[in-house]
Amino acid sequence: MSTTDRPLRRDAQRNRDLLVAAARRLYATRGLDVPLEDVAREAGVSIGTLYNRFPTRGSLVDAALASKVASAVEFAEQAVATEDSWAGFVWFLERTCELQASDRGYNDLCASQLDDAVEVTALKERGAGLLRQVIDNAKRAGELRADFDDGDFAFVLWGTTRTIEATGEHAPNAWRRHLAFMLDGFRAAAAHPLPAPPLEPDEVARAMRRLSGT
Amino acid sequence: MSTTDRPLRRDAQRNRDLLVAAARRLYATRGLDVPLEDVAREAGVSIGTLYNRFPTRGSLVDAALASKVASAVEFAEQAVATEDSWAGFVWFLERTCELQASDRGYNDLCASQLDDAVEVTALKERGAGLLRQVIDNAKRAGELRADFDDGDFAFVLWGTTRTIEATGEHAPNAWRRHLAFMLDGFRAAAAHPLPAPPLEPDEVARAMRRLSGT
DNA sequence: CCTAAACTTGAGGGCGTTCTCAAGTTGGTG
DNA sequence: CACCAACTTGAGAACGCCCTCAAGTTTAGG
Repeated sequence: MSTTDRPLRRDAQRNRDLLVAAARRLYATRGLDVPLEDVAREAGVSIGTLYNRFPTRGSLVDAALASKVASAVEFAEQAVATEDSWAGFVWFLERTCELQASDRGYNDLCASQLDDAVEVTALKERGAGLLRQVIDNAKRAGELRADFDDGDFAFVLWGTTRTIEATGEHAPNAWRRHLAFMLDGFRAAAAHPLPAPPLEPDEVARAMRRLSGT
Repeated sequence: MSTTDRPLRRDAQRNRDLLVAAARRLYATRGLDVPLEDVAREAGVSIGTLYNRFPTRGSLVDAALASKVASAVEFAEQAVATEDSWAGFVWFLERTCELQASDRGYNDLCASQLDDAVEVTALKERGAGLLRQVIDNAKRAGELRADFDDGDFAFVLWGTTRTIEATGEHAPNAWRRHLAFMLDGFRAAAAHPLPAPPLEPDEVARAMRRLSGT
């Protein structure tokens, strides 16, 4: 929410809007690694202008996708407020996956960590806090297995992310099946001892950063 | 097993061996998309020689990694022969994941489909047949949920592949935890109705091909 | 030892992407 | 209206990777 030090000149603001709109369109269909030249062309603006407005890759991603991340955070808020906490947990996972399935760029973003996308990063942090509550509630209700940890959410993310990436075009509902299997494994009644400790928060962050490089 | 029409000249054979060894080393640590120039340099050979021996990317992958795929097929054979068929199923998944975790190139290969890696492709097909038997056996024994389908194996692959990609360096056993969750979801006792039909074999193939392009 | 065929070499052309900058244009303010 | 700062532009430098090919070198076999 960079409260503009000085407002942009009218033409500059117009170009900024065109660029963000273009980025949203191209990210959604082609993913985050669409060439910047393509974004500029789609916006009807020169590549230099793009660099004037968005000096880093992350800053453009931020402007284009922060609102989607924000809506994911809202989902988490609603999930926390759900009385049936297992249902809230399931509902939250389904909503975020739907978001991922509907926007390839958002899907990419979920499995990565762009350090200079500051707004997105801040929102993610808020989401992480809420998610922890969702998880705790579902555990307290006895439906979510007690050995489930925050860090295990990453497994859902990595799994469905890849499934959506692979099948999004031809089998747009395949992720629902993948998620359903995982959910069945998350139920307390299904629990068998786990062979490895959960990931620490910093390990998750590092792992996400590794995926961004590829 | 391209039974050489004419044997290679001695120096050519030596270079071929050097290239395969170099590719194995670099693939294992850096993944399949390591630049070909790097492989040539690592082998101590010029880029032109690499192209003489391996005209396509897939042909080099084939030479470097077919033996690993073959050992995965052997695992499948052993799993079929296991009397406790659920244990065989679990054992097979663990062995293949260990293979993936130990070689980044093999891990990449698992989630992709290089059409010109003929030997690998043939082996994969054999493995798929065996896997079907492993699955059927475990289902017949009543331990694997009845609605589990061949195509669902792709979910395991895509999930653990990404987890290994992300955590391989810093938490080399995280995939065991991920896999354990999935296995708990695969047990017959855990089964809840699935919201989407399984992937058809050709859908899986198409999805794999999509991942290779990225 | 000689020769033809097999093989190696690396410079170089091609391509796609990132990022910069000097020159030109536009917007807002006095 | 005039002027300065803000902004736009696109050519092009830099980079990394792919792949080719003409010239030189090595091997096998007579």
